Amino acid sequence: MYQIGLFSKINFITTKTLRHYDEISLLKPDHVDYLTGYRYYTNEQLPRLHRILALKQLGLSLNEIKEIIENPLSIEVFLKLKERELQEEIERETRRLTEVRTWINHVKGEITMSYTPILKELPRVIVASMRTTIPSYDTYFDVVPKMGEEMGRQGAVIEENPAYCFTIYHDGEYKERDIDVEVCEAVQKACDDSEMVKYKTIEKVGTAACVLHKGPYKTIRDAYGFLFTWIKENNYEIDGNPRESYIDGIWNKENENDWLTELQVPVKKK
Amino acid sequence: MYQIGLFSKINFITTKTLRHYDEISLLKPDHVDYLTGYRYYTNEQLPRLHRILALKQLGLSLNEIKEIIENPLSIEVFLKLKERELQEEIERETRRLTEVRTWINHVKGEITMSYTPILKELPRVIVASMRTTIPSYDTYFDVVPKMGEEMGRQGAVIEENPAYCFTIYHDGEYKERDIDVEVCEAVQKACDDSEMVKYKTIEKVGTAACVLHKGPYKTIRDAYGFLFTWIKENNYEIDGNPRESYIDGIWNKENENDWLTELQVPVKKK
DNA sequence: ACTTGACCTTACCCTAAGGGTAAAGATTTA
DNA sequence: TAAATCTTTACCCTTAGGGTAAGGTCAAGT
Repeated sequence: MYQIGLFSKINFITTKTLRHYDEISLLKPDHVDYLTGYRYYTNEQLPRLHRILALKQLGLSLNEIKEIIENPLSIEVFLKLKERELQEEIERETRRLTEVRTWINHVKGEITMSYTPILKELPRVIVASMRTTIPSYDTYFDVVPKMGEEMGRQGAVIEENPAYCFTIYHDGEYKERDIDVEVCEAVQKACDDSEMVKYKTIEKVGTAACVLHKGPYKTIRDAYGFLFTWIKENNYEIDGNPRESYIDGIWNKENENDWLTELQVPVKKK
Repeated sequence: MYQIGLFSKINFITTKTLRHYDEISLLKPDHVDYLTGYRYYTNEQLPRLHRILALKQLGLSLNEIKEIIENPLSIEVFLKLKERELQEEIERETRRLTEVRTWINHVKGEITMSYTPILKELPRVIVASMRTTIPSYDTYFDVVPKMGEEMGRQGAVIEENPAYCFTIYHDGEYKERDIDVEVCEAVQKACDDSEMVKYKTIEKVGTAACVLHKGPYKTIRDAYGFLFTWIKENNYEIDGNPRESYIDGIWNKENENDWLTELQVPVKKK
């Protein structure tokens, strides 16, 4: 017959823990004095407590442990589940470790890292699309207004919640001239195609590595360079054509230092 | 100027999260309508939010992220810290995975696993110790009473909070006869040594693998077998002499099926 | 018998990062 | 003008206990 303090010393756990286990009916004292409320434990509790502690070391939750003890046949299910969880967790953490080390390398040189890559999903979207080859980057914004006019004639309604206007680069490599681009603008529903502007659904991309570029387009190559390096260093591989999403630009910000563009590169784990 | 819902859609995070970040001053809206309380966000918030999301992907806490943003120079410290944390976490989880797989193998055959090994620390303790060679296990309990008498003569006070009575097996291998054992009993303080009973401090053991054995001593070899196998399978190695701690026995339980003994084997990671 | 100190009780608040819900107010659309 | 959608604050919930306070209990010493 031990009081709670002694029983806790024997087992190297706190009284708080024992009270908690009592409360959730995981381990009840042998008997509770009905006058004083004192909890009394005996050696009879030891096997059950040992089992609890052993299962806890495996990382199972107290609820899972309770179910296992109540229904010992279920243990295999829970263990298999835990095995999968642990595998996934280890993989996640390993990947994170790689990412952290990349960051450490990058911040070592400069004071701060200029770009901060994040992974996200790109949703399925219906777009008006105009694929064309432009002679050089300078002429890019010449073709956009024409596309807008054509869409107006077709009766397209631009999606605004949220707006998503971007270009897809179809060249596998970096090119300075004769660039194969596809200008896309999210719309609420597809209209009839014309020679110039066609409508289609772009499927969602499970994972894309993205950076936000602030400033004029002429420095955007730095962002690309950074992002491609990052992808390689973190054991991803490119899994689709890069996109450039236009957030702020000439249409709403005068100062080109305020422009915002997001680069999105579909990737998958190597 | 986006309302919270639209801004949340743009960034694929919930409004709840945005409100939370507002509350903890991690990301304040561009401006809040002072009449309606509506939060309004602009593209100006995007770079900061991107940074937050990127750092969150590394597993940093919101508090850490806040400190990093407020004091960019501190980032290297936090990253180094996180690197260590991740390494340790991965090691822990890997070890757990091994343990879980051992369990899966063990429960596959039998309905339940008869023994449940746990790891724990064995504390530093002052003991009365009698080292002797006994011809066989049967004669073990003959020598114990003599030790008790001698301790009484020496004025030793047995520690009861908690009591800890155990034997240490000094043979490196399993033996049936002429066993080199050391009988130990925790005492409150050391007395003068006699020929038979000596006093000493046993240092703490950082990690010991332990199982609880219920029943008579003649079946205790099963427990040893199980425990040694478990130690090997989980990449530990034995790092000290095994102990047998007596919890319930002939002195307080008539039925030998109720006896309780804990086996404790000091181990270290391989 | 009384006091002291050690031990025990319940009750309440706290953790991290939001999720869920309800009641009420704001804005937009029909 | 009414309905539908959006937003607000406020409250409770999640894990596995930790910390503290106010008050009751117990054994030892005086």
